Amino acid sequence: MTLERVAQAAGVSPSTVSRILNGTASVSLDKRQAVDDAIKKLDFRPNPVARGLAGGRTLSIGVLTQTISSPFYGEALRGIEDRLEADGYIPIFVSGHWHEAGERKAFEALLSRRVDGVIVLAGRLPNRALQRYAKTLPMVVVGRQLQGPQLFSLEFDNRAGGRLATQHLIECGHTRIAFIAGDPAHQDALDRQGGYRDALEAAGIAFDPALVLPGDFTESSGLLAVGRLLEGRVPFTAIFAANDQSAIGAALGLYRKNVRVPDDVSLVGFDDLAPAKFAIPPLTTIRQSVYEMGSQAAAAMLDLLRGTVPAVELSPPQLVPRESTRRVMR
Amino acid sequence: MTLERVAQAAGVSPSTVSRILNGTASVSLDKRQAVDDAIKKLDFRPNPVARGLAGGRTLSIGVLTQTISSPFYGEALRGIEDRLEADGYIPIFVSGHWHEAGERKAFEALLSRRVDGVIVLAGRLPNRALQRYAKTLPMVVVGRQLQGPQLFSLEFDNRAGGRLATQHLIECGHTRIAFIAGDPAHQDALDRQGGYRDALEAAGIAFDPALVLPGDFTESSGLLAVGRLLEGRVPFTAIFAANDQSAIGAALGLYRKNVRVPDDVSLVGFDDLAPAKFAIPPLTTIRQSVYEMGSQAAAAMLDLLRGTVPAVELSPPQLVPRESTRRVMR
DNA sequence: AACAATCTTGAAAGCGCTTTCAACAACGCC
DNA sequence: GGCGTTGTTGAAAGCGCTTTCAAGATTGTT
Repeated sequence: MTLERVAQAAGVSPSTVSRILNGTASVSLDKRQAVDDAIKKLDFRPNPVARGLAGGRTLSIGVLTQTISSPFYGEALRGIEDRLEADGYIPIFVSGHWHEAGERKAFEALLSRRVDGVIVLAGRLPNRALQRYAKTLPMVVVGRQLQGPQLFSLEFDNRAGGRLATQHLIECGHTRIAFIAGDPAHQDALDRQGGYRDALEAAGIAFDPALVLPGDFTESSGLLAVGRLLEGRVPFTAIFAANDQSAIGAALGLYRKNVRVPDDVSLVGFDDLAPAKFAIPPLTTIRQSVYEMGSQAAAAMLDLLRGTVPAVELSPPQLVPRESTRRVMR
Repeated sequence: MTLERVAQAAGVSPSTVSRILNGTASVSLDKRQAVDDAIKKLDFRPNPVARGLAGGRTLSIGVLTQTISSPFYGEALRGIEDRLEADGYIPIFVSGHWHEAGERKAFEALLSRRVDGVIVLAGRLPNRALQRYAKTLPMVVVGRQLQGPQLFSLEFDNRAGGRLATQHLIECGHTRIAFIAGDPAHQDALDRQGGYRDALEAAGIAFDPALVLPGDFTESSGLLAVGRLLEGRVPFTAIFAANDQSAIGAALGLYRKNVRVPDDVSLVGFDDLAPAKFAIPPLTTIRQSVYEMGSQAAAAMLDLLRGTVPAVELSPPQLVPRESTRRVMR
């Protein structure tokens, strides 16, 4: 079924059909009617490949992620998919596998597929490179501060989130609060740590570098961090982990050493991904709707494509109190 | 950069360049050399969109999943992506959102994108529909028993897996073993349950219907099932859950009622997804490499595309003993 | 040495759509 | 009524590639 056949059936020229399909020009009512009928009768759907070749638009948006299988990214991808689908676009997901070369390659693959735009989820690509790419096609990047004409960046207030988590612990009476850091290559990680320090300072609690442990957002790193913490002689009664995954690793580390959560140590995560809810005990965490992040990023892309300035914003971080934190008893 | 420019630069006709690119015909060594040089110098990469229009192939494979964000599917998608990438294909993921209409729509979207083939991960689409689609383009479906010329189905021995899990519990001395079922719409779920009954029977343990609880593969359903189990008066010392997610929900249910795992009750899951390793306690489970499942499905698709009969197979299920099961003490 | 069979190559015709370009019609104005 | 506008339409030229088709060039055969 081709556009030409539809044109024949409706007794008009192919150009007219195309115009109706795209709303590119005004068409008289009777022809429009005839064409609409023909389309319906013949069950015609335009071939996106041909459209892509002729019009230069493919109705597809590239999405650059790190690992498709991570719970964090999965949730974001779902948000993107849902929002894009509503406008007839389709996302094409590619993974950068956590290193620059992989990302660059993935990006090139998207480019060669002639996607209409790219959504970048964090990643290791230098800002410079992103800005260069943005000259070629519209781009929205989440989790970075970037400026540009065809470039929109979507940010979540990680710092406020970090503050929130730490404050909660402080309000529970904790003063010796450890922090398990995230991957330092991610601005998110740095911001969350910044929030941690903000809250400490605001409460007049001296910052103790011995209480911050390196990590990389994985469960293993949380496990490791707790091991190190327990071995060291620094006392602590609470842990704030830079994300849920490392918090869950930390929980396992505590369990292994018979340290009870929350009786002996309180634990707070970050992200509020699905597993947090079913952790043992259910994890107190900072909610950032990753799904929303995805759908907003998609919305911004759609705006960019339309030529309007995106006006989307993320909802602020929120504390989700569950059972891994408790007031200290003395 | 177009093929034509390359042809000019190399002093040959576009046809020749195309032939070299596709290996469609033999070309003399000197021209091949000249073209290769020109390609390198001009950094030419063929436009897949144009290729798709002209040749009818898009070098893209549709992947129909249920939820992109589920840990189970995420892992499989990664396997698919990795394998496909090696051959220059790109996967296009679409979600069916767990209902037939959604799947059908998603499938249509893939078709209209002119993908070269489709990989179907489980789903609710009736076999009949899948077989019809398979007449149009090559298809591999995982988790179903289907026959056809352009159709390949990849199966994992879920029944053996169920047997393995149950046997392990029996060897630990358990005789009152509850089963938390999976979504009955999935053959996987049924097979796992079949394995459970096989093992019971082989050990001469009477099957007690009161010990099997409905479930749907989610954490919540595991939680619910345990609640019901504990409320009922049927005694039990072990639980086999149809997948890790429901096992993790079950663990939370037990924790809430102060039933200790594995001291009071042993617990076994199925899948061995990442979270199982970091559950509290780490979950004994049946390993089925979902990643491998994805990559094998992709390999099968590549075979189909090549016109050869796929000869891929999945490795057998394996027990991964961790800390959620223990020998009963009497 | 003559002829058939096989290779290598380029010209040209699409693939299904979008988009100028120009023609023509209908409209409003002085 | 003549003229400039605006609106509606179709013809035709691509978009960048693949793929016949047929012509030469080369090889092998007897």
